[in-house]
Amino acid sequence: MQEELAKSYNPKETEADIYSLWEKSGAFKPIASDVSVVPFVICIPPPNVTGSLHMGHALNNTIQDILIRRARMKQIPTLWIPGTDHAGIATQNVVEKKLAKEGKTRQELGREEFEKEIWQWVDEKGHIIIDQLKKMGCSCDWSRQRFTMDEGYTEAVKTAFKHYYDKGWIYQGERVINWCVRCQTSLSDIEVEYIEQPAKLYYFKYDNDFPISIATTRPETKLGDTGVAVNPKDKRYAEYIDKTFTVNFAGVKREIRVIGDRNVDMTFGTGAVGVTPAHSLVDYEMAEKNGLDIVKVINQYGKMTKEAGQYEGLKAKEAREKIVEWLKEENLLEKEEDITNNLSVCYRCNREIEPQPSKQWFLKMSELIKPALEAIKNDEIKITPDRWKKVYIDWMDNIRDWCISRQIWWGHTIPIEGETDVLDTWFSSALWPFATLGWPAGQSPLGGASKDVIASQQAKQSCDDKLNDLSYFYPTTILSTARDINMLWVVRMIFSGLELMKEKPFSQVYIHPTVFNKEGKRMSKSLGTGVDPLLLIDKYGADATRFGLMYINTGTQDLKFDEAAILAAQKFANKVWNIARFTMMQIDNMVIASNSEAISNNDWIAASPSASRNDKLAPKTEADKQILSRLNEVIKSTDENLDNFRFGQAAHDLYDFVWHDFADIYIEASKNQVDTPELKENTLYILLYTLKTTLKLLHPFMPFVTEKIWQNLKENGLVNEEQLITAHWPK
RNA sequence: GGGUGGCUAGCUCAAUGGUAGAGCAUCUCGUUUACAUCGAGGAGGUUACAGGUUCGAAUCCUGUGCUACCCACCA
Repeated sequence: MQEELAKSYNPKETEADIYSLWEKSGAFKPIASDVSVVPFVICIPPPNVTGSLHMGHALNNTIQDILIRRARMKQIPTLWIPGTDHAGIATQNVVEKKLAKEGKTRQELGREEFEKEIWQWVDEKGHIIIDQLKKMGCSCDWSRQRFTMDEGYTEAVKTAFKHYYDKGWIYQGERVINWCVRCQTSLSDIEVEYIEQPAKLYYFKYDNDFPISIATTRPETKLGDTGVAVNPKDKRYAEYIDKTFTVNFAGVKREIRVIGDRNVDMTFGTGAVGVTPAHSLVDYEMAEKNGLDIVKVINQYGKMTKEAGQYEGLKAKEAREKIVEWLKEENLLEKEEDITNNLSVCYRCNREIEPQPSKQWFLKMSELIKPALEAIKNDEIKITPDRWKKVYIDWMDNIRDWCISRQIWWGHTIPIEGETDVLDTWFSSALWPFATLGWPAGQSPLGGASKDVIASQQAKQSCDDKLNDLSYFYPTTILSTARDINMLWVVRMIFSGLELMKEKPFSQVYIHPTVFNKEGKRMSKSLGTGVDPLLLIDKYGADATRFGLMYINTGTQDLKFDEAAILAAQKFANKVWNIARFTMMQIDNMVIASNSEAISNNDWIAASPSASRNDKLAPKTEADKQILSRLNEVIKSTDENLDNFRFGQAAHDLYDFVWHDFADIYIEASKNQVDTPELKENTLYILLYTLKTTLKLLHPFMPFVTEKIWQNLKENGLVNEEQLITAHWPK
């Protein structure tokens, strides 16, 4: 006798139970029944350990879970490796904020205590994001979960560093770098962001005897000028090039040489640039070329140095005001102009960057980037959508050496004697696709043996100890990521993999759309423009959240998030539920009505459609023919769409098929057919077959409701396969 | 300054050079026991603009406008 299905689908009563059913059954672990089969592998982009789930995560992890679940149902050995990133500056900032609330600073605690404090924080809060991924339904192999600062990973980082060092690609140098005054650390070029904002452009001369006027938004830095650059073609200034003047600017005496530089824009300002080698990356390069002195007038705390004379000790902005006052008093200020300026800020704390000369570690890029560039150019690593290929190539063509040292306390300490600096977080993230699989230990045939790959007896005999994660699962299959970390992360994984593994880390990069809010603005917690996916899951269910996101994910265009899509998906989940309910009620009626032993056993109906059962699938009416033909079409289109990352199209096709072809047309027709004795059995069979196939196709998108229905079918003897998550994908 | 997208129904978005569609919203009708989280039907469009190619253009080409983002950082 059948258990009655509730009238509508209730996600809250379902999701946790279904998830633990999967976990307990070991369904998330790869099954390598035949190790000659190429596995399907995705490394999760590791969320920051401090993180909590946002819409970008929700979108990207739904995408990955769909690909993973489909591959698993195709019976391919499938692995999704999860983990978190220690996220150097971000995590340090979070814990510092927490300390600040307690009235403490990290300096008071000291480095060792502070690190302990962070580890404690990671232990307490690090699982939050992982739990949230589970709520989404992500079918990661949690037994392989990694952290970019766990023991093995630290080994990987050291090995990589040593490798580069031995190659002579790591060097230390005094350079002008991007310095965050708040975080008290250097940043790489791509960790600097720019904010457009109104600024004042001041036109003035250093003193009355200097022949050229300059223009600047930062008069306080002009205390450190040692040159003035003009365009060599500029007739106004040609006569001064290579001449040196002694100026007395706001009480500070300097030698200023006029230099010619083609990059100077003759139309901007006065066409002459005061060169401040110590506090501008561009000026530093000009100074190096021309042998100008480097004078540091602002220190690492953003305050004026002794070199700033009477302004010593003032904050840069205070000094700016005083200098403008002085210029006015001396009648040197010619003009103030309102302009829009790009202010450079730290990507972690949004505070103004203060370029500084500083001793840092760099990784030489010229050799490393070559094979990576080749791999992108010849499509060995394919990028989808392909318009990003050009962006990658342009960036790689113009790459600069990577500043890999950071002056923070949370991270991998640079392995060299006496070093207190740590490595850029992205140095360790760059190793993710192979470090997670056991590198460097996995390089030895016996090391890192993968104990929990569920291997068949036969496979065990044939490959035995040689089976290890690194050799079997590397290279991975697809990397799915947001576009804002293309350069920070993806390119660096590519050159790291090609150098250290001698093989690309993945064959496909899928760059998913960015989720904006309905106004087209970036979703941001601090701006209050975000939508919390956990609230959506709470309100509509995980399946609805997933399906709704995919329904509006056209694959190429950024999407403006509309909650209506999630609502529609919730109704859709309920529709699927009720299709199942209808089908089961019909079968139940038949069983009750029938005396046939075969039918009451349900044997005939439980079997998977196979050659021997094809007679049951013989379409007898126009409606029968139509639904089976449409079903075959949607099987085909779902596969094609997913092969090409067309998640939105796949969702639309499934939605239309289920709602209109299956429910509106076939189920309505079936109501008459089951009342016709000679059609009854056949109709029920087609109903059940269509339902089972539909559940399989929908499972990657809506894993919970489909599995729940499957379990109900199983209890009633209507399916053979234990779990939908591992059932055979339809062909 | 260089680059990449986008502009289609009230809103969010689809559409392989061949009758412009969906969801939500709206209107009419329906107490059909799978689902009212439903069903049947309607209305809603000079596809940003201007040219061009074509038998035929939302789609291809040229240009313009608006908009978003990326790279460079301009002092």
